[in-house]
Amino acid sequence: MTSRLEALCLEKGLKMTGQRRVISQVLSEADDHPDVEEVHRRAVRIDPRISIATVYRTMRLLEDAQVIERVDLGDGRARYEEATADHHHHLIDTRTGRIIEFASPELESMKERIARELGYKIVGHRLEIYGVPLDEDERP
Amino acid sequence: MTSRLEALCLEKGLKMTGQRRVISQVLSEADDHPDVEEVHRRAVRIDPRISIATVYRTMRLLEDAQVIERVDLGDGRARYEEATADHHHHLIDTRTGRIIEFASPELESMKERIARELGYKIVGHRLEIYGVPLDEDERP
DNA sequence: TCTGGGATTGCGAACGATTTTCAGTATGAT
DNA sequence: ATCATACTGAAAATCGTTCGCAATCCCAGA
Ligand SMILES: [Mn+2]
Ligand SMILES: [Mn+2]
Ligand SMILES: [Zn+2]
Ligand SMILES: [Zn+2]
Repeated sequence: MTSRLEALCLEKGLKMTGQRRVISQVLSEADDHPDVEEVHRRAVRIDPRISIATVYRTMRLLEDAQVIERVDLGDGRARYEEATADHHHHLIDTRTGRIIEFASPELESMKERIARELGYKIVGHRLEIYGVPLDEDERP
Repeated sequence: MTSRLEALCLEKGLKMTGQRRVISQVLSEADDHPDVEEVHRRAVRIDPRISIATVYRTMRLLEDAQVIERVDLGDGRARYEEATADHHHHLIDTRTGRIIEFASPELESMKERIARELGYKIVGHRLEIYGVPLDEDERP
């Protein structure tokens, strides 16, 4: 009954309200990258007395607490996903909007090397690929 | 007297107005990544009768004409640079805001390979690195 | 060189995402 | 159960950007 995110909130000493419980549940159950409106839509289905302002506030709270991560996919709004141990990036199908996750240790170390050569230590980075499906005959 | 961008606009058959001439000059002379407000500030210095709305419109026009490129550095506003033949990315110094450009053919081909393996053809991509200067003793 | 009409401009209003304000409400330590 | 305090809903404010509209400008054609 207690979602993973709810547990994390308690751990951080945050006051556990009904709306935070619901939003935590929604985010724990999500396996996609919902924006704030979508989180609100899903939350309202569980408890209609949740305002969009509270969703905005809670998303920021959880982001600051490093419990969720903001994903910027280029459309104007912020999307979110549960923070996981394994770092990854996104390939966005520009025809369908489908989001494919991928990770590449080689790419990460190449990026580290580039920063070091420029005299910098990485504190954050962002990488997204936008693409369309390959034609049948060019599949690897 | 005729800036590089002005020439490009004429080539594309765009009507050459006073404000477009000034904005083209500002962008041709810029060697950084100004946002719209900054372009407006510089344009007004040359000719005070240029409105911010016209700058917004002209930036979009030039972007659509592929004469300039939009750069999204994560702060809320759009930044721009002259479109060049050579593709590159940005490393942002989070302490000073300084922007360092870099290019990496290896990184580009690795990115192509990843997309192909996922069954996709790349139509666009974005990569930014945020970092802080290395300490003296960890310089390569 | 002069002219007509479509393209362009300046202004302010409208916009969409997000934040803030504020008065009322709920939480959790006591 | 009480109470201080943190949290909430609703609406207003903010920020970057776009739009509507009447006035103005550019330039192909005369
Ligand atoms: Mn993801
Ligand atoms: Mn650049
Ligand atoms: Zn990465
Ligand atoms: Zn690239």
